[in-house]
Amino acid sequence: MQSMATTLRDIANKLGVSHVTVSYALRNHYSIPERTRERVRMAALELGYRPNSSARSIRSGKFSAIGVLQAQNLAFTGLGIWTIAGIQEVLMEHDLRMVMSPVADSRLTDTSAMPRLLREWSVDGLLVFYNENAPAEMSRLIDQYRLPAVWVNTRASKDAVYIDDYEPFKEVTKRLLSMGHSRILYASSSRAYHYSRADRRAGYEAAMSEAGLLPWVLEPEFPSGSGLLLPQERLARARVVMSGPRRPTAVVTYGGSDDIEPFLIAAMQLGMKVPGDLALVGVDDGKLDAGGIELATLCVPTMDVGRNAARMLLKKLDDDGAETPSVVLPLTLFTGSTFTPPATGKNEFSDAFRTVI
Amino acid sequence: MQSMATTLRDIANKLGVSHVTVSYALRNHYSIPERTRERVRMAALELGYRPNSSARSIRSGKFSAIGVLQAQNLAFTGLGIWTIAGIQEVLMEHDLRMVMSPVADSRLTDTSAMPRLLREWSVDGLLVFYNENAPAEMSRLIDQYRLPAVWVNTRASKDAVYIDDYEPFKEVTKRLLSMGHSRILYASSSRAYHYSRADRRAGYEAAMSEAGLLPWVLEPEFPSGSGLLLPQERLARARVVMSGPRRPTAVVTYGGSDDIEPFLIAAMQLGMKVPGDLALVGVDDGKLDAGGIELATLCVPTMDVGRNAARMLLKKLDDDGAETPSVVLPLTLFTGSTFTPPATGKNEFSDAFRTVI
DNA sequence: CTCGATCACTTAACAGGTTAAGTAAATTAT
DNA sequence: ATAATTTACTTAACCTGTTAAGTGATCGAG
Repeated sequence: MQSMATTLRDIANKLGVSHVTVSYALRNHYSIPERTRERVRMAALELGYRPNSSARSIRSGKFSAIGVLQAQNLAFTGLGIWTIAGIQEVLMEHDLRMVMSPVADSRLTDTSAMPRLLREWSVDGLLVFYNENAPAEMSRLIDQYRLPAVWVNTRASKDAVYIDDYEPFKEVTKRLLSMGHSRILYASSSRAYHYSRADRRAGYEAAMSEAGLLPWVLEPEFPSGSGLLLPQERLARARVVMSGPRRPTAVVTYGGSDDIEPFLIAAMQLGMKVPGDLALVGVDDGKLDAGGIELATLCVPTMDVGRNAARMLLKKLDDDGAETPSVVLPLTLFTGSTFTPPATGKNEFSDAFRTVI
Repeated sequence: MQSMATTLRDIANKLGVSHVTVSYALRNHYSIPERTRERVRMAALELGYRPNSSARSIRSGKFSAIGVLQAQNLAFTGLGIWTIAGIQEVLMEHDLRMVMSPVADSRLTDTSAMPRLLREWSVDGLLVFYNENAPAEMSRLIDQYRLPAVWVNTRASKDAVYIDDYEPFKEVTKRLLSMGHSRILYASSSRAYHYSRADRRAGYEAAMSEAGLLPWVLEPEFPSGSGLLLPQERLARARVVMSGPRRPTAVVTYGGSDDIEPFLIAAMQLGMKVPGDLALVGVDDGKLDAGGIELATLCVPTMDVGRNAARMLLKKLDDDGAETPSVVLPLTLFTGSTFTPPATGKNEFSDAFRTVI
């Protein structure tokens, strides 16, 4: 198959010229007259010639490719396909290929498989998706092979692009407070192994504390349990909370539909109107909506993360791999229809309490 | 950067041997004694040597890479990231790299950009994600450059992996009918440019017709309008249907949450109980759930699509690009909690009608 | 009519690896 | 003790495309 691929020499033989002439002709070198160029082009087309980029790379010393290294399936990273799209957009502008790591379903905690990949990938630089806080070993490996790398969605003061979760969560909680809410619940049901889990909660808690309120947090226990609630468990949990005498007037969740919708459904099942009787805020890479009800959303600019990471890497490649200050992107609030004041105009004084299920 | 990359010669010079010795040593050739191998390995590690796969490719005539060509952003294909995961799984087993096309946000109807990609990519074969029915021009281009290719999610009798939508939709509708439903609504709100749009509806309609019932279809008009309903429009539409005197007892939708949840919300807002008063069936690559209510789902085996496509391509590469019969995968039904008989035990005779909003 | 320039090429060398063929020294067989 | 073999390498050639440095033929200028 590949052994019968057409080369410059094949075209040259067919036309009775040297392969160098063909090379120059295809690149419109001034020394080749238009007549010849045309003959060469025709022959190339006829023979289905594809230039061998390996041969090119070998001289230029560049691969014209960057690698995307996933530490786990992208569906679990909270960024995913739109980040890839952002990367692709930038790479397209610069005529670079994207090589993806062959990581499939499972979390690749086993860095022992990495060395081979890093060694044999033939890319000019790396974009590394890594969710944990301390990629020390990974970092060491990358350094060892002298590959310029940018961390995507990973906290680091240098060479990283990530999201600020703390401030937006603090801010949105403050805004709910200033609207008159006091019984604001923070809930999570996800297994996300990501620093955002701590930061989002901390942002919420800071706003509550500053307002003199006790935070009210619903979070599956980590890491003893599976860290993952089943759909029915999520709904049951929400129903318990929503049917109590002092139910929340607002719910802010760590995640998207999975986290926030149980509260919507529970509220409706209990005869509440949403929007109206309950404020809801979730997180997603787009505008959350539950069956047409547009939920207030802290939007993650996933595509921008990709774009920024790709641009940062290209800059590093130009600058011979010099360190770059990290880029931190904010979440932006889409108010939807569920960013509402508490139903009762009365702002009851803090009776929030803290629960962990 | 790249120009200072360590080569076999660098290692050879350092050790005072020829680069060939180093080459053999690193590949544990029998003629190199263990002592030397070890010295070479140490030096390689120390110098951060990475073998240049371009140089390898150039001799072997293989790139050890396959290309994934997206005609549009994967988020729009109805397959997406899990299909990629399936592909990665298989490629990892065979030690192949995956090169992705630099297609970002917009639909690439413009095939004029393709030739360059196809020519200069340096992959051994292609997996082509293409949603439309007639990839004639694309096909011609791929043929021209003699690249073995497998079509993903595209109908073709040869060299394709795709989903059978018609039969599962017919079957699920039949099952609803046999449970006593007669007012079964088929609804779509999506812009999906995909053959599945026609097939799913056709499967539904066939079952209805065979039962002597008029199909009842709610579908945004194509292609005159934007082909996309806003969230509020979806809910409003569902509310209109659900508040009519002869509301459906079951709703089957083309898509996932966006399509099906408006009916759940509308029903609840109108005081109906779900599950119980309304059967709901949607489509997704996993089990649909709306806030903890597990919706009946026709599950798309997206990861299997990826796995099958990758395996098919590998087989083609082995067989010198010979044609392979297509693989058709079925949707499987997860009944969840909304695959229920009509609330009234009474099976009213067909009064279904047909509407297009 | 000759000299220099221009044209349209060709030859040579190179990049980093793989593979085949060759070689000197050490070891074993007879 | 000498021939045959094994060991541990080296040299040469090759893969495909790029680039620099020729080269012979044609052309225009003086």
